[in-house]
Amino acid sequence: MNVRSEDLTARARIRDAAVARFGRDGFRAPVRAIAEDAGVSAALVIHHFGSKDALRAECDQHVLTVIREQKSNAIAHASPAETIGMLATVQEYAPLFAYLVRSLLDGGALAGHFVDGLVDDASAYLQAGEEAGTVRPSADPAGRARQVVATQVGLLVMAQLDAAAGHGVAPTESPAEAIVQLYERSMLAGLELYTYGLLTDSRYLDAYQHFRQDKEKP
Amino acid sequence: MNVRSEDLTARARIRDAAVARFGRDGFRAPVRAIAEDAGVSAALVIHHFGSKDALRAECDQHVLTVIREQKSNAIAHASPAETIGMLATVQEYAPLFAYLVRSLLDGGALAGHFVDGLVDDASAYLQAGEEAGTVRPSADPAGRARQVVATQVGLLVMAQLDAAAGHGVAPTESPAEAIVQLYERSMLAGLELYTYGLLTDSRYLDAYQHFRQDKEKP
DNA sequence: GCCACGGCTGAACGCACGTTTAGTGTTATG
DNA sequence: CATAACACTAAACGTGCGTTCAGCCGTGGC
Repeated sequence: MNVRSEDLTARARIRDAAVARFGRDGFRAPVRAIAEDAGVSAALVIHHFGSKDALRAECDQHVLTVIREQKSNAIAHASPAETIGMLATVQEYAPLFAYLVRSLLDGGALAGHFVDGLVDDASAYLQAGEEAGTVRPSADPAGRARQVVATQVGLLVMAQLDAAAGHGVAPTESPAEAIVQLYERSMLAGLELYTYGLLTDSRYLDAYQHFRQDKEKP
Repeated sequence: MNVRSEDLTARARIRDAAVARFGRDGFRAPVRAIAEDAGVSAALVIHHFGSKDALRAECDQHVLTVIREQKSNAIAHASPAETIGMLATVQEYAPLFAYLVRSLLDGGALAGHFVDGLVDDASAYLQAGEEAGTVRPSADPAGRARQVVATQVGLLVMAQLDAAAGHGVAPTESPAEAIVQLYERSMLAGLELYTYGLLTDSRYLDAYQHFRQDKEKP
């Protein structure tokens, strides 16, 4: 992504163009458009990858790999302040994220695995945090991990929505921008929520627990 | 939805079939399939609605209307226990939700408005809760509302994913079932999170607030 | 009885798009 | 120099699908 396009092989240029196009327009983007972006013919795309689906599979692989790398970088610096600081670098990888969101929305194979991976990671982090004393214990750790991941996923999707119909602050912002923006606009509230909670007492929680008990033994 | 299909006009039957199909297979579902579901010809679908897009617009309208009605029912009974109990009725409207999720995923016009509506509603509820003393005050009420809605959206999307690639508990569950299931599996953790928070202290929150300050005046 | 009309249909049209084909340089190999 | 191998292309093919066309019922009005 930080290499000039002329330096890349046609194959790589096509792959990058595909990631960008798919991320921006979704997977219905015509092969011909990707080809044009990469400065090649549509036939060459097929020649190199065999089919559009195969091209997409390779994009999946590529995106997953890069993001994994980036994530393992992130866990290296694990102090609160630095983890937060990492967000600034998100901007550079925004096209990858856009692609990822498309994949999520499309419900493709990548999406399922990726979300499962996120949930597993979240589980592990939360468990570690619990042991380190920074995270509260939970009656349902797996559910909590899903909950946390769901918020991430939801923010990504909402960012995509904002980008599609430009009813955000900036009219025709790029999907990439939208992701960064929405994160910035929700980060404070999110941390606040995770720090202090939302409710002042446990009435709702108690009510639900009673509801569950009644349901199991009526 | 609770009327037998023979009793409906062809127009309504087509609309219902379209909602169901679109919800299950996405908006790429062929008009011919919808027509077959409704027991009519493809040409009749166009005859009644003018185009596939117009049909979809009418589905949007229909779904939005029904869900709005249902939601205003829900706010009538506002005690914690009853609000929780309402969830049981979700099952009946699952096809509508499936359609809604598709719309979200597709990034259509409905999606944006719907999410905006959710955020507005959440804002209002949270504000009311705040005044009633059941909800904690926030430094960023709008951001918090988005955060809460993002979690809902994320859960819906994840449910859809689980339904698509049947790697859930039940192998080939319907999308509708998947939504209910995932909600059940995350409700306890969600309430716990909203009641007690996630973190044991405010280190992350403090770090972020410092980060923001540094960014504004470097 | 006849006519107009709206619900309804099967067949055909046309477009968008993935893929195939047949071929043209261009480069490495003997 | 001949030949094979490879990157690459323009044009054609085939298919899926939205939409249009031309016409068939069944019903209500005269």
